Amino acid sequence: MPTQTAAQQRAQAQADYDAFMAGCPSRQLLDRISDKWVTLILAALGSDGPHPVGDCAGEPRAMRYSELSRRLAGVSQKMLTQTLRSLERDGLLTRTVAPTVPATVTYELTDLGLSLHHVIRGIKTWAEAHMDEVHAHREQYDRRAG
Amino acid sequence: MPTQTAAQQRAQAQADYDAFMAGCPSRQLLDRISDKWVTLILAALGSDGPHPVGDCAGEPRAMRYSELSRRLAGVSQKMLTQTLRSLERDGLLTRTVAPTVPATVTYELTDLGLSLHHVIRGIKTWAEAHMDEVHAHREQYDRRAG
DNA sequence: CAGGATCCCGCTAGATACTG
DNA sequence: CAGTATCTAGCGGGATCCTG
Repeated sequence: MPTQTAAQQRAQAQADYDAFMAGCPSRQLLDRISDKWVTLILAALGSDGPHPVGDCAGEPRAMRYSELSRRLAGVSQKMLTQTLRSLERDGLLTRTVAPTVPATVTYELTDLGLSLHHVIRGIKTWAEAHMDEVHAHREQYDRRAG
Repeated sequence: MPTQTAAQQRAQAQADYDAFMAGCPSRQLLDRISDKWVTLILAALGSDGPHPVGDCAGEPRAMRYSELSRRLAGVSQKMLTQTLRSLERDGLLTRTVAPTVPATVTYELTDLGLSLHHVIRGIKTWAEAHMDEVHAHREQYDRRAG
């Protein structure tokens, strides 16, 4: 099977690369905030909301599961739960269960999560400052060759 | 078909939400930098490289296609080309073709791209400062319930 | 050397139904 | 109310082959 050996060489190279990548802190964080729902949850709990419309600036507040699912209208329960779990695991937020009759669960950002939220605000700031410029470039590019 | 109407209600709600989301600058940018290769290309052209190992701090430099594909070891030609195109379209980098016999193409960040790169540096900074803390939380979390 | 075109697989997000 | 479990379809991305 001479056709395999060459492919295996490449596979090995990629494995090495991937191994390195796995250890890169920047990539790990990037993978984290790449997630659509991660950023939205962080934004919601950091209380600038996914909807700049209302734009309620204030302190981070605790929210209940159902509150979050209403706020992030598009999310499925599965993804919401899954994302919240992973954020809790990373120490970015806390999950508090109140032993009431119908269980009451609240989520709140930790200091770590709050600091990450600030980074995301930085992204938001850049976006609001430069995205229209990006759009202008796009239109120009598209006019030249559809 | 009464089973459809309820589903359609939900579909409409989501459509509205998606429409809103599509217009949100923050989300647009997030979608952009969410892309694994986008950030790596920006990092490579911003010359802090995907590999903090060498860690060559300096000015942004132009790179050739083949140079990039070597630098980002794991990328496929398809994704590299595709990503470069989209970045060019967004006005984040320039593509320059030198009419030599075997075509020579170089890519370089624009001012806009460079400023975005700085945002990404911010992410990197946070990552290097806090990712070990995140890992600590993970291990702790996993020990309590595998 | 730089990139276009195609095929195709894996993974993930979503829908649905059930539970403490 | 706040989840868990399962099943499935869609598509992002890789491999491969081909061109100017």
